[in-house]
Amino acid sequence: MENQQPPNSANNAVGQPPGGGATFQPLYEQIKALITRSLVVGEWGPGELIPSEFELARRFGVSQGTVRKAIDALAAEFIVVRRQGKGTFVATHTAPTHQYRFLRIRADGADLDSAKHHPRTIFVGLQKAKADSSSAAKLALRLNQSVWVISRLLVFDDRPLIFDEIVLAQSGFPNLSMEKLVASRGSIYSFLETAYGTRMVRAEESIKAVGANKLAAKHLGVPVGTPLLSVDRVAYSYGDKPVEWRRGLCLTDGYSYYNDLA
Amino acid sequence: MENQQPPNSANNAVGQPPGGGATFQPLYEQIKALITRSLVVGEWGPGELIPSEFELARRFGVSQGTVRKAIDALAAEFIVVRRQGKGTFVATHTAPTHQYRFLRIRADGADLDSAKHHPRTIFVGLQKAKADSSSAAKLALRLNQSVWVISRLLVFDDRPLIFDEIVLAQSGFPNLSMEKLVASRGSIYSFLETAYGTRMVRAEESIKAVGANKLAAKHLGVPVGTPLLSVDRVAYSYGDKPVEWRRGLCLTDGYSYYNDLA
DNA sequence: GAGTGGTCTAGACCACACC
DNA sequence: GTGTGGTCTAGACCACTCT
Repeated sequence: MENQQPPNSANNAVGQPPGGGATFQPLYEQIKALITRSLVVGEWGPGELIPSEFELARRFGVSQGTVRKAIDALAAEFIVVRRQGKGTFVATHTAPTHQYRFLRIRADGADLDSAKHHPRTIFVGLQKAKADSSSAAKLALRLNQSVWVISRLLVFDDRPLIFDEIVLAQSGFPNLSMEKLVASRGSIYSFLETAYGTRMVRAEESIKAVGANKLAAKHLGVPVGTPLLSVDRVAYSYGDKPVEWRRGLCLTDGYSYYNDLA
Repeated sequence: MENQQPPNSANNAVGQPPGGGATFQPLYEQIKALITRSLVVGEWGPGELIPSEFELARRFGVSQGTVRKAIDALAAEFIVVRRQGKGTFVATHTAPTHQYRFLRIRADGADLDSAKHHPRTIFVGLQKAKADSSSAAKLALRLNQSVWVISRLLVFDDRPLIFDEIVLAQSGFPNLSMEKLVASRGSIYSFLETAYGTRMVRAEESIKAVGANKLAAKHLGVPVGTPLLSVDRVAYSYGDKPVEWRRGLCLTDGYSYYNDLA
């Protein structure tokens, strides 16, 4: 073979080889960052096929094994999905199995894998509002910046169980309307992905037990003061950018919030 | 080098090389199972150093890279912990940072990493009981099998926040006593590890919002009916063996249950 | 310096999907 | 068959820890 390059040779598309810099960062981390960057700028959209490992290896001037490690890391975070024999795809919320990936509420008897009949969504309202200190902090916005507030009800087996209020910056999601939401017929995240190209990659939740307020009591059909789960969520897109803040009030009668601790 | 072996040669301590069997299982999965087996039988106890990657590779007749992949998987499940330059250790709950690894309750303002001041434990009671249908199902016991029921209070910043009732099979944990529990001065899991060699590797929780019953109200110092988190947990040891079932009733006033969704 | 985990490469072959 | 991801090996060198 001609033009054989020694390992870690200088014709490297990425930064310092290991040991070369003051702050050591493995090559595969750099490759991962480069691939993430391509995802951020939209070189490959949700659901699309990304180049093969060998092709990326050629592009970045590293070995296939190194690209592999980078993609392994991305796959572990569900940012991409590998499919043997087919290729590696940008992950998406539109697939039925992943539409409610972040939803941890299940019927008590239900097997965690099968029988997860998805909820039905009823949109209650869409309002323009100004970010208060709380939502500004959680979404990294300026105070009084324009936001959308979406109210909706999640109905499981014909029982309204969750009343959600969802906050999004208007700047990131222009021309939102009740019609579009209703027409989307699926999860919010699936809609944001197809309509705006924004994909949520992870979320943080913090949960409290509260008594139902008047609004929630009305929507959920229970007396004021009924114990509910209050689930606060901040959802992040690529690069840990906070995009959505929501608070769900959830009736846990016959249903529970499931969590795996590892 | 003499005695060089071709790749995938027959002198293989483990089963079929890839492609050899009807149901394909990667070599590193088999190695992982072998290492897990050694953990189950106690060849290396919690906190102990396991043999180096090269040594295990020699023992199992595979390459170091394959052992590495097996250990990677175990490390991802926090079953072992790698420490560069030192070796790989069996994970433990005794280290201060890991003592309350499964505890997801944090003060509201608290940084998730720092400032996680640990709770103080007050043991309330230890009773002998018979497994009812619920605990028998969750712990894979026979009905009426003898169990321990431990009651305790977790105190955060001088405020009692969690009232736990913990169920363990007596067969697995003989000669338990209030004195030993009180003397252990730490988390239950840390105690079970040092006293019985049983290590919890993962847990499943299911959470509801409930009103405080009389017992919980008394211990937590709140009115009956106060909204509380009811956190059910089944904890598993090596090989997905269910070992502990508990129900915690938790006051979420200034504190929340945190969860990362990925 | 010796030993351990961590990274990177190169090449072989297997499993799977699509043509 | 061709191309993709998946597994396995072998060897080199780096980073870290302890002696």
